[in-house]
Amino acid sequence: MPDLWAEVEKVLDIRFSRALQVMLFLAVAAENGSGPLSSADLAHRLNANPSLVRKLLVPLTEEGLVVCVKGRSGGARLGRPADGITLAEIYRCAVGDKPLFAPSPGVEPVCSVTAHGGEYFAALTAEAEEAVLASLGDRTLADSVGELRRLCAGHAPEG
Amino acid sequence: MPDLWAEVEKVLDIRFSRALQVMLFLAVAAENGSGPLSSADLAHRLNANPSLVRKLLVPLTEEGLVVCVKGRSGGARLGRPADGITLAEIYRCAVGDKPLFAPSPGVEPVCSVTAHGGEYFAALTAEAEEAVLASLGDRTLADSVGELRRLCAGHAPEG
DNA sequence: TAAAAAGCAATCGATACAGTTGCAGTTTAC
DNA sequence: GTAAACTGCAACTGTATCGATTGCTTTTTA
Repeated sequence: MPDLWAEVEKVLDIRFSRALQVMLFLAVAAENGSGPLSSADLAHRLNANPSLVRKLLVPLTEEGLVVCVKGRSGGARLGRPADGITLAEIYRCAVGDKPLFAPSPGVEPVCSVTAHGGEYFAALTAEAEEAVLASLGDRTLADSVGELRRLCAGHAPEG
Repeated sequence: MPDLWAEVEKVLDIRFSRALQVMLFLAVAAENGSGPLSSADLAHRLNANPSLVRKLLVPLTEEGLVVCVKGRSGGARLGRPADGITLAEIYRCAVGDKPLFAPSPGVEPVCSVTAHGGEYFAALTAEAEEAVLASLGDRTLADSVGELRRLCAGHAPEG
């Protein structure tokens, strides 16, 4: 048990964060023209287990965002150029069908207000989710790599 | 144990949904000019436990969205007119400081891309969250009550 | 003064997610 | 042809968080 991260964040849903990290690593690998990254490679970079990484990769592969090649010297690479992949797509893969807001169990319609509460809440959720996807859709994976490089340069201590 | 909701939803975070329902009940109560609703009243409408409702009410009270009066014939009422309360405020109360996306535990900065990953992800999260709040901020509680009434009328079977 | 309400702490239970292990299948390097 | 290195997958464990309940104290008013 590594206490590297003794102050580990609470266990919430970190799948999006992880998926994004994986995609960023694959993006820079694609830039560098290196071959596919094995799950062991990625796991090392993420400080995680290779099998866990492979599980993370499943939905991304299903959606065509990454391509996994089996066998010796296999691994994962981007399924498309990094400037054609938006963060919204990565988000969708990572969280699946899980809605942004969960509805409470249906109460019996006791009055005019509760009668269509579920319907209304679903519409509300859909709209908020669209707003999130629009926000994430503005950025491509290539944008993110560039942004991170700029952050790095900005904070570089040497003149 | 009521198996009314035998098909109970998975346990996700339904606090926003619950809080919104409570506020809707309080809004119609305010419209009707009736006195404060007791936690037992609300619990009955929500098919829940009075104590659970009181816990739900805590953050809403702290933020001034509802006012709770103690003692006999006490209860909860809106702290402000319904057209001055947005769904964004209710959301903030319900979920507290919990960020929309959770960051993964910090990995050591092994390359230029991971170095500021946490920073970048936090910015991403903040922007998405703002989008959600903007979406929810468009609607007031009064709007919601009106919308639900319209849904009801629209579905009315009689000509 | 007793009833009725909020407030609060402790606790139980369920679920979803994080992570691990182990092995079967596949492909390539040699 | 075979062994190494990889993915794919299933079963499993652990645990934090949230849903929900119980029981008590405090407050107010009828």
